[in-house]
Amino acid sequence: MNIRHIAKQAGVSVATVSRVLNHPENVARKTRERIEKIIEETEYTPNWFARGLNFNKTGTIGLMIPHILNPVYMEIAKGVEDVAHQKGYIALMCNEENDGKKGKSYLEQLLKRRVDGIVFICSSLEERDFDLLEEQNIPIVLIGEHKNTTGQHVVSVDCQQAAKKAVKHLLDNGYEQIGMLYGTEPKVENEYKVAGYQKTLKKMGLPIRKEFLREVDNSIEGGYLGAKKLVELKEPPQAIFTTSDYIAFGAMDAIKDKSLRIPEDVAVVGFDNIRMSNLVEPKLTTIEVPLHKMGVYGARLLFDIIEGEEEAEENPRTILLQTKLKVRKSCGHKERIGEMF
Amino acid sequence: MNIRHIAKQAGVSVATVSRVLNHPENVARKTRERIEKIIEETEYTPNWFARGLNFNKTGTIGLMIPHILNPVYMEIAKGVEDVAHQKGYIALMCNEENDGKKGKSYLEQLLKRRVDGIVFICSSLEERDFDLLEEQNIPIVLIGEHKNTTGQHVVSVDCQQAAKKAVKHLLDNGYEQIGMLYGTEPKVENEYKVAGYQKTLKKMGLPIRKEFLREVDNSIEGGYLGAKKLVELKEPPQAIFTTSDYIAFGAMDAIKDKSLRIPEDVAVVGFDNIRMSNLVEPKLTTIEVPLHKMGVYGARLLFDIIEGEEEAEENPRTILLQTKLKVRKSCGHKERIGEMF
DNA sequence: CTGAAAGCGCTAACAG
DNA sequence: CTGTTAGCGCTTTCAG
Repeated sequence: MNIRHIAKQAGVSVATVSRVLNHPENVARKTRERIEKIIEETEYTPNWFARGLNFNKTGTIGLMIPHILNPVYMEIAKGVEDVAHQKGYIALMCNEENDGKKGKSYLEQLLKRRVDGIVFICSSLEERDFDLLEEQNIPIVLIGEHKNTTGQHVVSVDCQQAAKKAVKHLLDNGYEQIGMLYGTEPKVENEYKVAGYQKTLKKMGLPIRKEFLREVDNSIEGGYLGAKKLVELKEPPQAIFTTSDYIAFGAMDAIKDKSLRIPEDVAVVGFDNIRMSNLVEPKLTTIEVPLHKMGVYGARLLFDIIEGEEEAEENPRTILLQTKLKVRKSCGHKERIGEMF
Repeated sequence: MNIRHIAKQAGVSVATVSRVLNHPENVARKTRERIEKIIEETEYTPNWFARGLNFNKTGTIGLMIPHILNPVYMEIAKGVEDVAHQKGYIALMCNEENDGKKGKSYLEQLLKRRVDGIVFICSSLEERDFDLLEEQNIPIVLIGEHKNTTGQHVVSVDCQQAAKKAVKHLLDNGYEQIGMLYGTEPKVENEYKVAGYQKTLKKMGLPIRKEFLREVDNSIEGGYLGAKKLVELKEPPQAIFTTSDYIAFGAMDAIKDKSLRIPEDVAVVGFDNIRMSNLVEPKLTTIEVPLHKMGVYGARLLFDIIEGEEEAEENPRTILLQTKLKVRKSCGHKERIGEMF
C-alpha cells in the first residue's frame, strides 16, 4: 500500500496525494476530502523511510542513560520522555550501563539513525566523543555536571554546594567523625561532592582522615560493602555521608547487620531523595534533587535548538537548579522531628 | 557525504561501494581495501533511510512498558534490552504510563517506524489492537499474563498459583483474617492473583470478607491508602497480601503510622521480590518473580520469529517460568528465620 | 489547483 | 569482479 495506490484510487497524481499529506491548504477542498477519505479507509501511512530520505528529520531524539535500573536516572529520563512525547517526538533510550564501550556503540547507532538531537544524562563519554557530534552538527544537551562544558548546554545542580550543606548539617548536630562513601559513577558529580565534603571539614579545622573516605560502586551493594569497612575500623565514624540514596540504603543495611543503631551509633545522610528514601527505617535524611525537572528542562532546551531558535543554538545555556536538605530521622537531628516528614 | 562521493574518490561505481558495505566477499581484495580505507577516513555512514527504503528491516524492536518508573517493569525491560543490544538491535522503549491513549499513540509510532517486532510487557492494549499488528504481519511477544492469548507468544509466571502459595503460607502461620490489596494494573495478572486468594480461602472453608479485598493504585501511595482503610476497620485483618512489593511498601508505612507492629499486629506479604524488598523493615516476605529472565526469554522468542524460524512463527509458544516464595520477617514466620535471607 | 518528472541515497538484478 | 541501471516511496520544483 503506497502513495500510488491512493493516487490511482482517487484518480489523481501522486503529487496531489503528497500535497494532501504535507500542504493540504494547497489542494482544492473537494479533491482533498476525497483523498483524505481514501487515506482514512485504507489506513494508509506514508513510508517512514521514503519520507526521511527527503526531509532528513527523524522525529527522534537520543537519550543516553548511565544505568536503566537506577531510579535516579530513570526519573530524569521520564522528564525528558514527557516533553518528547508531548512534542510528538520519540526518545531512543540508550542504556550505557556504566560501560564506555556500550555507550560508544549506542552513540554510533544514534548517529546512524540520524536522530535530531541527543540528551546525555551524567554521561561518561569523553570530550572527543562530543566533538564527533559537533562535526555532524547534531545538537546535544548535558544533564548533570560534566567536565569541560564550555560551549555546551547543561542542566545541573551544584553538587559541591549540596554536599557542603549535608556535611554542615551533620557537624551542626554534633558529629565530627564523619565518613564518606562516594560512588564511582557519575564521576564528575561525585568528585564535586567529595570536594564539598573535604572543604567543609577543612573549614571547620577538622582533620580529613583518609580511611574515612571510600570509593564504592554506586549501588546498594556498593554502599553495603563500603559501610562495612567503615564500621569495622578501630575508630569508626559517627556519621556517614553518601553520594546517593542507593549507597545510603546499602550502608544502613551494613550498619544494622553490625547491630548498631541509626542514628544513635552511626548517622547516615543520602543524596537524591528518591521515593524509597522515606520508607527505609529510619527514614533517610538526604539532599533533594529535582530529578524530573532536570529532565524536563534538558529536553526543552534541546527542542529549542532543534526547532531552530538561533538564539538558543548560539548561546550555550547553563541551567542550575536548586537542591534542598531533607531532614529526616537517619541523621539524628537533635529535635527529633523526623516524623514530620 | 554519500555513496557517490566515496565511489568517485575510489574511482569505482556506486555498486561496488555498496557491495563493500553489504557483500564484501564479492569484491576483489585490493579494491575492497581501498574503498574501506576511504570509508574509514571520511567517516562515511550509509544513509539510514535510503537503506531502510530498500531493505524494509530497521534493526529496531518496540518495547511497550506500562510504567517506566516501576522497577518491576524496568527489570523485565532490561532483560529485553540486553538481548536486543547483543543482537545489534535497538529497543524503542515506550512508556505507556497506564494510559491507553499514550499506549495507542506509541503503537502508531512503532508501526510508522516499521519496527521489526514488538515486545509487550503487561500491556493494557486490547485484542483488536493486536489484530492491527497481525494484519501488518509484525511479530509480537507478550510478557506477563494476558487475556485471550490464543495464537500469541507469551512468557509469564502463573500468578494464580503464586498467590495461592502466598496466602497458604499465611494460613500455615496461623493467620486467618487475611486482607488483600490488589493493584488496578496490570489488570489480568491481578485478577488471577485475586482468584488465587479467594480460592485458597474458600478451600480452607474460610469466609471471603468483601471489606478485606481492596483495589488500589499499583504504587507505594496506593498501598498506603489501601492499607490505611484496612487497619481502620473495626475488625482489621491480621495479615495483608498485596499484588506488588510497591503496594506492600506503602502498606507497611501505613501500618507503622498507626503504631502497629509488623508482623506482630499485621503481617504483610508482597509480590515480585524487587531489590528493595529486603531493605525495608521488617524485610518483606514476597513472591520471587524472575523478572530479568522473563525479558530475556521474551526477547529471544521475538528474535527467533524475526530471524525467520518458521517453526517459532507457526507454533505459538508459551513459556511459563517459576515463582518462589521468599520467606522473610514481615510475614511473622514462626521460626523467625528472617535474617537468613 | 494539478500533473510530470527529477531527485533523495542506496541496493540488487543484469550484463559484461 | 565490476559497472549500468531500475527501482524503493515520497517530496517538490516547474509547467501548465
